[in-house]
Amino acid sequence: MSPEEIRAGEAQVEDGGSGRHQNGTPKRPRLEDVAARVGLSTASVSLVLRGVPGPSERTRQRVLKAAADLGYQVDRTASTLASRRSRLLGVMVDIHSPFHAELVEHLHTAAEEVGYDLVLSTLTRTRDERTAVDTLLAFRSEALILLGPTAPADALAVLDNKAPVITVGRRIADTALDVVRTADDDGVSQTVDHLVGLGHREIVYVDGGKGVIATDRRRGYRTAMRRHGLGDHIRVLAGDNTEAAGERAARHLLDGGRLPTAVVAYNDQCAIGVLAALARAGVAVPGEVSVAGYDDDTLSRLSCFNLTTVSQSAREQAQHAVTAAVERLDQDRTEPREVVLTPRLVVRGTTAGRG
Amino acid sequence: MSPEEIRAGEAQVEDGGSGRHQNGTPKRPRLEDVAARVGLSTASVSLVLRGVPGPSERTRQRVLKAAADLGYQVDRTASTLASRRSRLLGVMVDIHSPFHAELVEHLHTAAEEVGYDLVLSTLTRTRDERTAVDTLLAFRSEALILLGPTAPADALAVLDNKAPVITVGRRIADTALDVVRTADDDGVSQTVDHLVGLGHREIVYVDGGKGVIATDRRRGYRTAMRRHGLGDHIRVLAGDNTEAAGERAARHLLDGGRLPTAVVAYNDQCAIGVLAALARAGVAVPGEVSVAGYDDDTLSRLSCFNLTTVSQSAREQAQHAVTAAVERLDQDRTEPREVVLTPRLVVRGTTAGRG
DNA sequence: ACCAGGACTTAAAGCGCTTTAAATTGTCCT
DNA sequence: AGGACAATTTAAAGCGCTTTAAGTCCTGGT
Repeated sequence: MSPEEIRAGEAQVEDGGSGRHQNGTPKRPRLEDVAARVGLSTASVSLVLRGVPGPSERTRQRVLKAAADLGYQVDRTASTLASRRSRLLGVMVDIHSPFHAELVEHLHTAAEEVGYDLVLSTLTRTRDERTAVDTLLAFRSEALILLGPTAPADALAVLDNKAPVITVGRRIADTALDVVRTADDDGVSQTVDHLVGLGHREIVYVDGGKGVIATDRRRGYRTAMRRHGLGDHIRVLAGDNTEAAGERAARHLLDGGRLPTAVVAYNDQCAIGVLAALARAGVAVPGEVSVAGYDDDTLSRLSCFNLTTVSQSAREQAQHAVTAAVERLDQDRTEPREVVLTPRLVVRGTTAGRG
Repeated sequence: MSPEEIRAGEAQVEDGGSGRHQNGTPKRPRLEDVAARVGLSTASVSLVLRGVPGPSERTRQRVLKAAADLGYQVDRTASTLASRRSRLLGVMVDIHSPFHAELVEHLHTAAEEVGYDLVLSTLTRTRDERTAVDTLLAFRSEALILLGPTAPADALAVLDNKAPVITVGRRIADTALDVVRTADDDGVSQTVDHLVGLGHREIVYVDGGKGVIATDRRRGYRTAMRRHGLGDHIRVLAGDNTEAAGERAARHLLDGGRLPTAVVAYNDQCAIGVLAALARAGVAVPGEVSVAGYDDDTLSRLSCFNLTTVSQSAREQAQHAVTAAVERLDQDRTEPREVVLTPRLVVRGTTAGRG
């Protein structure tokens, strides 16, 4: 490929010098360069480029043309500084979570609709919540949308002092923060209802550990069982959010001799562990045992699992989170708000009636 | 929780007014506030906070203390503008890809080591590469690290004119760009070698479509088969990067009557589709048929799949990408560089000898 | 005493943009 | 022709920081 081809679509830069930095990267055009090109002030150019009414149609056209010719692109850092607004929502995500991925996707579209941009900061093994949030703040995020934060409530409250915090997917008791989440207990309840409706009575629950979410889901199981008069059948096996935990729990059941007719797991990963262990033991699902998970992970949808699970409606949660942020920022709401969405049971192939 | 508790650890702001914006968020302290508190100039404070040698030990301590008391945090946006350096590497990722997630994780640590920060911009269904890259540029990223970009080579070349572009995971012929990738053909070759070593001869390949990567992997299969004198057994089934494609391919084989003894799939997802279809048909893996994938996805590691696959060494790729960027930015390298890493076969439970 | 030189510190000039108040131009009446 | 008023355009003052040149203050040497 010739140099000419590489430059295709590129505009020539018109300045005295080479227009390049030492490292060979061309100096990016500034508002001033565009202004000079059309013989106007930077103020006018700024107005046109931001779509502010005022400039005449003729000016508008000329500026737009010049900007395009020069390949001008606004410098966010400068405009943030000047306007005292970044119009940026900081989002903390766990980049390994498929559910967060979905949330981010919807956050993007929701934010765009209200004229905000997103800046992402991710958690990794070596990057804790503190670091992630600091980065967000360093970029001058106007609000912080935290996906499933594990920080204690008071730490989040302190943070809220720097910028409105919107917590997504986790319950926080007695807080002044905005919270968007689904009713985890309700989700598990729905699952139990579904199973009972299919004729199941011996329904075991594989627990998710000691987090807030795990507590809620466990409660949902207990409550639903009692409601159906199955209090005596309540049985909670220790577990956590991993596939390994599911396997362990299932093996425990298998070793115990008599299998329940249904297993409800804390989340999809855990449920998949259960599934794997049962499969290895030659137990038919859902023929002999029904299995259900929680989260509607990408995993659960794979046709090879086809897991009955509970969907957390990422789209709505994202939308509510952005709305909450905007209300805080542009409509000076100061009262905290908690949005609790109803999760939706997704019945797939791992649950069936007692034939 | 009382208001006092919420404020725990928070410093009182000392300015004339309320120190709060209309929306109730406190005004963030500036360098000037810190300076005023210790009776120094902003210049000195700036020096201390950046760890530049010069200020006396006593000054250093006092500034640090004051900054901590005030909860001062540097405003990136302002320092970028002032220093004309953002020390930011822009990274374009597909947030749904587990492999990208891993790359990002390692990019973070690699960047941190050389004093750079990352800004992520993600691809979604409604957010194309162009948009993602523009965002990166708007933040003034000094270099662009693009993970598996699909844009044509010339578009990337144009982009390289604005900031050094480092492409990760994809081959680009005859380019002036930096490229970091693994030898995809080699990876598949290794898989074939492994299978042949186990005694397999009828090895089918499920294709990945028409991308550059797919082409390379397919070639790897063909080459390896010929090398082993198995040219007559070469058989490529249409497919793509989805589980569904794997299932289709497997069903095709099942319908065809005679099964091969091994199936190599374009990637892990596709391989899992194959696995699922075989399982449903009651074909034992690896007893009757061996299956291998590519990518060493999180999926493939799940013990319920335990898939033999090829690892792309995310860590090294990330490290090389950052190094390439830094060389361009700080050591004015101008010659393009291509780093081709050797992928590593990860033998798990889905491949076995012909018993 | 006096000054060179080192150790600190700081004034001031931006960075690239937004924004406000003021200036300029054009239009339409009387 | 003169002026009022609306439509455009722009000068200039920052935003919060970095950076460079220029101080200021001590030392110690002579």
